[in-house]
Amino acid sequence: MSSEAPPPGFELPLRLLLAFRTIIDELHERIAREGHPDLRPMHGFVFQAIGPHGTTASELGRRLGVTKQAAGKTVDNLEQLGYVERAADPSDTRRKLVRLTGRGVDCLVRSARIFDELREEWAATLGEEQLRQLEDGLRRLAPGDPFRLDTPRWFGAP
Amino acid sequence: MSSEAPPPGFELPLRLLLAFRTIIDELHERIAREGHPDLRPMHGFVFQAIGPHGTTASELGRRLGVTKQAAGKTVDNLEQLGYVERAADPSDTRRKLVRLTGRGVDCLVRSARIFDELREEWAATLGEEQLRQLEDGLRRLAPGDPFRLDTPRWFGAP
DNA sequence: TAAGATGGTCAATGAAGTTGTCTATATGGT
DNA sequence: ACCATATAGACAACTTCATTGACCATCTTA
Repeated sequence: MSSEAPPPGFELPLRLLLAFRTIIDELHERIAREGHPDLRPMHGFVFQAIGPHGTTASELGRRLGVTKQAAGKTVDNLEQLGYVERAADPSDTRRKLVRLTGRGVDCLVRSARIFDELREEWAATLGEEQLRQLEDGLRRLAPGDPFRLDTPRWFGAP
Repeated sequence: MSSEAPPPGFELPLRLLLAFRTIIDELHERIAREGHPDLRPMHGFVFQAIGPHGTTASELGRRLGVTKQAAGKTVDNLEQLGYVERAADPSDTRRKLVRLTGRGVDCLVRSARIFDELREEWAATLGEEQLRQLEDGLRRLAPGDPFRLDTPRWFGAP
């Protein structure tokens, strides 16, 4: 019957952020131990934006909400770290396809597994039923595609 | 009873971030209409780190997880926007107290009210009971102080 | 085939953080 | 009381990452 006074409105957003941060920190701690110590929170978004079939720097910039020049520099970095590679596109010689390397794919596979493991641990903490209700509530509060790839830029936005 | 397969593990963190972002974007849209169009998501954390009694640039840097120089520049910006002011500290002439101005306090008051309004709207969407369960689940998943003031730095961290 | 749109790169700029250095002032041990 | 040490704040140089602007090569289309 909710006879208690509701908590202040600012608690929910802070808890949402804290929970997200807790999960992402745990992911990166584990994936670092599995051979990927150079990855940063935003790299997962970049990998997703590149996608399994590869893309171009310009398109990547559009997906991430940055200029093509900024996207090109990000690709330069990830290329140096060995996560992506550039290849010529025979069907359009202007384009250079950016694709995940084997190391990049390995990283995505490990991330997916670790996320599933983490979800099992949350299910063990909350119970599967309450975890599903939590996910369900979030879907109703924030519907739509959860992949908002311009997020890295968003937080520090001017 | 949960006969469906569970969603992939990466959905929950993305939904957490999307929900947080949705709320913060809505807050800033409303507070901009109420006379504070220059505020950015990270400013709320800075205001909280300054606190009601004021603080110094060095202490602010420690709370935000940045150097005192960076904190000093942030204070410069907020001072120009009229949200904070510097005052001498009689008990320690080295220190310069950074305090919220009337405009800064106005901003905090409006934020708190808007957050409460937003929570009422979520309660209308989910029902008060399910919203409380969601908040409760988050408290169990991510316990501790929700004010992690080094968050602005965290996301883009190297 | 010529005009416009698009992809990639180079260069200059700006914002925000860092390290390093400096002076002034507190503080605490002898 | 004194001196060594720690701290506050400011200034400067550098790094990083994004931006805008310009440029050329290439694709698309009227």
